[in-house]
Amino acid sequence: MKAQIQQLVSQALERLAADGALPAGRIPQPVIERTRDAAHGDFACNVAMVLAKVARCRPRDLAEKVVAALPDSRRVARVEIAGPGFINFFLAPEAYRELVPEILHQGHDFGRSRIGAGKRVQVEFVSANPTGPLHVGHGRGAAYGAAVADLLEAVGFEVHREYYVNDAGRQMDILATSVWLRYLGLCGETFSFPSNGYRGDYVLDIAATLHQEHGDDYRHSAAEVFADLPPDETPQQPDGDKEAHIDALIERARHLLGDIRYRYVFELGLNNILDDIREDLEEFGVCYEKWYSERSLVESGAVNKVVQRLRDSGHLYEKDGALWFRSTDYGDEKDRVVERDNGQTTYFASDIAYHADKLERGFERVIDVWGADHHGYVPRVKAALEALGDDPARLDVLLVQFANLYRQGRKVQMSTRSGSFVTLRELRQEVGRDAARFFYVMRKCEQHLDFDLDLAKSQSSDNPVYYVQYAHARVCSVLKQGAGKGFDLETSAGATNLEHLTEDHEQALLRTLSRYAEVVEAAALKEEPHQLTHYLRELANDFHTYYNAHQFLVDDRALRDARIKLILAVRQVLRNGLNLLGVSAPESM
RNA sequence: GCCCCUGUAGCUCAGCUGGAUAGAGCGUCCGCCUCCUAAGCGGAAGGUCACACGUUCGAAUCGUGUCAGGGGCGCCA
Repeated sequence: MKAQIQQLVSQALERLAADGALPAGRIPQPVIERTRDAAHGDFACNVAMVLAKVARCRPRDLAEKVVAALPDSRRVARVEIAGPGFINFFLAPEAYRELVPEILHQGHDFGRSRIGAGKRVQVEFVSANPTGPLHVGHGRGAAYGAAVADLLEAVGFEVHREYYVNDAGRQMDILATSVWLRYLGLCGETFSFPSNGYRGDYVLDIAATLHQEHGDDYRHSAAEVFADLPPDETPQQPDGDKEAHIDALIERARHLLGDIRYRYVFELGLNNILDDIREDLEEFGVCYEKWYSERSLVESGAVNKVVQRLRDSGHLYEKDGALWFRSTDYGDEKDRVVERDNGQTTYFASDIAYHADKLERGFERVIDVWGADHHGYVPRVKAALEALGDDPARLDVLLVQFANLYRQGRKVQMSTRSGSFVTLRELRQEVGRDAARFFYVMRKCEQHLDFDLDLAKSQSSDNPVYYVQYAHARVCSVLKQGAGKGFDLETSAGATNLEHLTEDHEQALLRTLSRYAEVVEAAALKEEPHQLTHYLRELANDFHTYYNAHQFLVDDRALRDARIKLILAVRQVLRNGLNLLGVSAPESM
């Protein structure tokens, strides 16, 4: 509808240009916006003020000319000039009414568009290290990334969702070693667990599986395992080096177990945790087209190849036995290591290879959803892409701020160290999937999120999720009631009877419904799902107000038909919107 | 020290590529079920848009600076 107004104004401007009232040449695309105040009509255009200068004409005078040049449209009831030179459009009631059959006809597809048609975009999100279960911080990235992906898909992009699995590298070795040590504990060995090891219960569970299935097969004596190791760093031994200690333990594990057995423990840990993450996300309604393994990148030689490319193009140099990438050439604040002095490529090297691969796969746009703590990482990845001759502008990194949980007005303390962190699974169990998905995307991603657990659980209008879902359930309930009363609820086809929708509440509802497609488009293109949550609340509010003010199941058949069609349209839009956010639309509550 | 984010009603936040009188929810106060779910609705009070300059027809929005809060800065991932 907005686009139609825009076209009318464009035509008027062309006419004026042809008549010489406007300088020929570049005529800007006029900006049409929704009015804030109904007294200003439905849409407003500020083009007269914008062009007043080049037209050498006062804004209001120019507005007169534009209005005079506007082609007729049956959708526009009247046009007014107001304020400093706004051109206000008042739509004909029928322009809104036509929306109802359109919504009912298009159903699930209503609000979708083809703006992104033909463009492929990749969205990588969550990508948490498989060294433990997802926590509430990952949850926000999951809900946000999934919503952005679904929104982009809704406006026509071909979306590819991906989870990058950091299954190579030192952290995974630490996990494997932690599992093995816990296993030794279960075998009856006694020793002090390394301070840098993973001490979560899930490690113990995996160790128990190993013990159950293989008994003492993987057992070595603690004395043998800990012989001649550099001392750990503990409160009792502040002089120790926890990094050196754990690295030595990893080496010892490899040595004592041998490649095959070590690999077995490693895989057991990885697979257990990855399966858990997959299941967790699936239950959260988050699915991927691909789980991309870092190890596959290392093993296929892609990492070495990309390092070689950088070396050949003169972007690398050696210092202190390590290989450095001169990222400062591209605006990074310092150079970065791609290969450590022990010959191992760094996580960063894998990441370069991964991002180069993304661009090679031909995505027009590549979106990374990262935790805000990674923001320092952005310049170096972009630098690497530029050094490789790719266009870094194709990569868009969206940084998601952390989420803080609140219970009874108090911040819930979370820390990995104390082991008291809240997992995503625990959160879902406490507040439910719908509330979690909705709450996570209520704020824009760069905003710190205060997640009120009590509110998310409350079954009242204070809780925006229940409020919106309740509107949906209420429509369903009305229909059930109608059937119970023996009303004929088969609605008429097309725009029949819709002229009976004359109440202010009905007009307001139609107006809100007409905004839906615009909201979806804006939320998608700006990567701001929170716009949709706000919209859904407004729509639900309009509906609840209408519900309280008017009876739908009236005796007048034509009026009843019109009202039922309207609330069916409301239900459809609520459903479509909730669906894009991964929130269910219950039939009853 | 450097970098990123944020400062709008008592609280939590919207405010679209600058636009008309600054918006919601919660909380507070006052009302509304003989009626399709009161898990709902209506009304009232509540603001120096952190502060100062600048850009222009016009600034909460853009620019610069100041102040305040949060986060990040490793041959870790």
